[in-house]
Amino acid sequence: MTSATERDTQAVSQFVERFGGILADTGVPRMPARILAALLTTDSGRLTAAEIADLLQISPAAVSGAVRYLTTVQIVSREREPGSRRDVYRMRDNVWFEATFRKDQMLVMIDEVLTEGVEALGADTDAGLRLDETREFFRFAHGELGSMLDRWRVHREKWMEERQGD
Amino acid sequence: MTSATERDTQAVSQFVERFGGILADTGVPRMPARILAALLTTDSGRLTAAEIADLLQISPAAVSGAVRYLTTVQIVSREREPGSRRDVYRMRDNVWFEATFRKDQMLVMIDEVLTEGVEALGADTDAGLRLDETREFFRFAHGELGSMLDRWRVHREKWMEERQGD
DNA sequence: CACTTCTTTCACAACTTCGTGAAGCGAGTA
DNA sequence: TACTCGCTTCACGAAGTTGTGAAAGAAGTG
Repeated sequence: MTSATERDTQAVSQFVERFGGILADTGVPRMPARILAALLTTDSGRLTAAEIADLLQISPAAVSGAVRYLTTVQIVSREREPGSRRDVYRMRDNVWFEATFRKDQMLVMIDEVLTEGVEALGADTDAGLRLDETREFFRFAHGELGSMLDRWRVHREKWMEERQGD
Repeated sequence: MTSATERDTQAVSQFVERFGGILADTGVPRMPARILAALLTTDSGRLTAAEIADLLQISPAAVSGAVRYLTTVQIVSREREPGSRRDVYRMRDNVWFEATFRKDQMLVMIDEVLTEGVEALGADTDAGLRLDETREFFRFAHGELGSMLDRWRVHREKWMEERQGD
């Protein structure tokens, strides 16, 4: 029997796999994607390594590798209760913004290589112009993404208030 | 000897490989990425299949597969001169915007699966709230990207005028 | 200083992805 | 209808990923 407050484990697991799968399609490695989806479904936003291994039916080694990925890209942070040997992983705030839009390093590289390209082709050629325009687009996008984070914060605030009101 | 107007083939090729490599790192399959980079360096924005094969040193089969990818994601269009048997591929306008930000279909799927998740967890739980907020973020992002295209068009116009002025 | 508990590292196997060569196919000529 | 030219399809081999089990490592505890 499942009480009213008890979670429908079946349905939650299905959500984890589906959403993890979509994330994987967008380029996130499989295991990190599944772990992220699993963290999303917790009330606390935290899971121990053992819980992750159990939920997703994967080996401790797989957990280890996947959380290393997630921590290096700063999507989850590792914590440990004093006096415990268990690692606890927590979703950081703004994960979605970070994960979907923080491509800073990539944009720098794109800018550099396009600059080389403009020089190689000559700024006065049609091809050179196209590259220059491409570079300008990425610079524009870079700026837009920066201001978008602020707009999201405002939007989120309003949304939370309205949701409260319901 | 290379005349002033002749292209530095070496440098252009290096650019193609570097930029193609960066694109590949962002998730675009290798061959399509290289072809895209090669098209960028042409004055006309057009290349025949044979030219692509020659420039990139790949087999006709590889060209075939890669351009199929590029046409299905609508980044290049295929054309054919009347009375010729050669296919010509042309970069479509706004490729960068399309390629980097048009994730419409993906956003629809994310919205759907997150809606399922909210139901599975219960909108009144902490986890349900997190999923709801996540869904709201993607909806917000979707709207932002739509208006961003307009802003880019305006920005591009201004930029072109200034560039002219130099 | 052993013992327990949990995490990480490592070599390997399974699975995918990707580009090639060869053959096939379609469309325009003679 | 036979010929040619160019694109596409297909099976295969090479290369790269990814998750596993086993063993080592690290950090509390008695």
